[in-house]
Amino acid sequence: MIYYFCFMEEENSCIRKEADLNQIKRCRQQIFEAEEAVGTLTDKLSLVSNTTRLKILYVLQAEERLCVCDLSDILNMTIPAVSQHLRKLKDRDFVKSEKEGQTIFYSLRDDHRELLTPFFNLLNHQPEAI
Amino acid sequence: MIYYFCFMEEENSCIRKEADLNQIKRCRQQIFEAEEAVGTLTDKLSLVSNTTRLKILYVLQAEERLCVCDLSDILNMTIPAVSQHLRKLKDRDFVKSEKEGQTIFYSLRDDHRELLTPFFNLLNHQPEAI
DNA sequence: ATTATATTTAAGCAATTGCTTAAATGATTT
DNA sequence: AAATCATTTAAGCAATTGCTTAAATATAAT
Repeated sequence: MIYYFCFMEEENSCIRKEADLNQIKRCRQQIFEAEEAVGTLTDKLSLVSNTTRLKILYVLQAEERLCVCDLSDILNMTIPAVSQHLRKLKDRDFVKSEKEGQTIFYSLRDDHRELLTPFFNLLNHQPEAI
Repeated sequence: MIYYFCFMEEENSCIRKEADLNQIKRCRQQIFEAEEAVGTLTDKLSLVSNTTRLKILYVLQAEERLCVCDLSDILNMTIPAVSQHLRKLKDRDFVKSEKEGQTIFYSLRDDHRELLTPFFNLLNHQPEAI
């Protein structure tokens, strides 16, 4: 039995004759360099791109701090549902929590203000511009 | 048999005695007013929060226009996979397409430049700041 | 006309998401 | 100590997402 070990020429499934190979190379390089940044950015955006979580961030920005059951009333959602969203936001450093008796107050962290502020501005001042 | 028809007082599953009812009312109002804007914003963010789609937008911003098979090579992905992402981006007016022979070139639309530019700037100039 | 090329569309499937309900934890009141 | 309150955790499930492969479409080349 014979085994052939060989490296197939990476077949670019679809290269047009007119394709600008330099352009493709340049783009690949750009993607390569931005790879990590793209990952961390989309990771954060996917947190914010949920209506419930964006609402949570939005009211927290206006109110300094709110507890889980406040948010549950405000959003008209189940306590566990809200709690699970808050956990994600906390895990990614969007919010922090402080315990006071049996109540846990959540508030915005500064970490992602730069990313969030434009969104808040849109929601506050020019909702039609979105 | 007696049926009682009554409107239950909407039981706020969890209102602390110390809860600031005005605060909750205020927040509800804010959410109510921003409801639609939150929806359209998260709709767009959820498009951008996918690594493949953000990469597509990112290279299109730099390259004026690229065809499906260029992108397939650049991203090292299947043609149909890329095509399906492009469809979503086109449906939401992020990109436009122009046919030239059998080749279809995609390019950025201006519609969402305001939303996208900050992201491009981050990826270009300060990837560590994300 | 037949074949090749560029792309889209569709079906199928695994992974992820976001809720629900129920149970667990931990602090406060009675 | 027992009951109550605020919250988290966990299991389960339906809906969505993003890929894959195969087939369809439409233009260009032989």
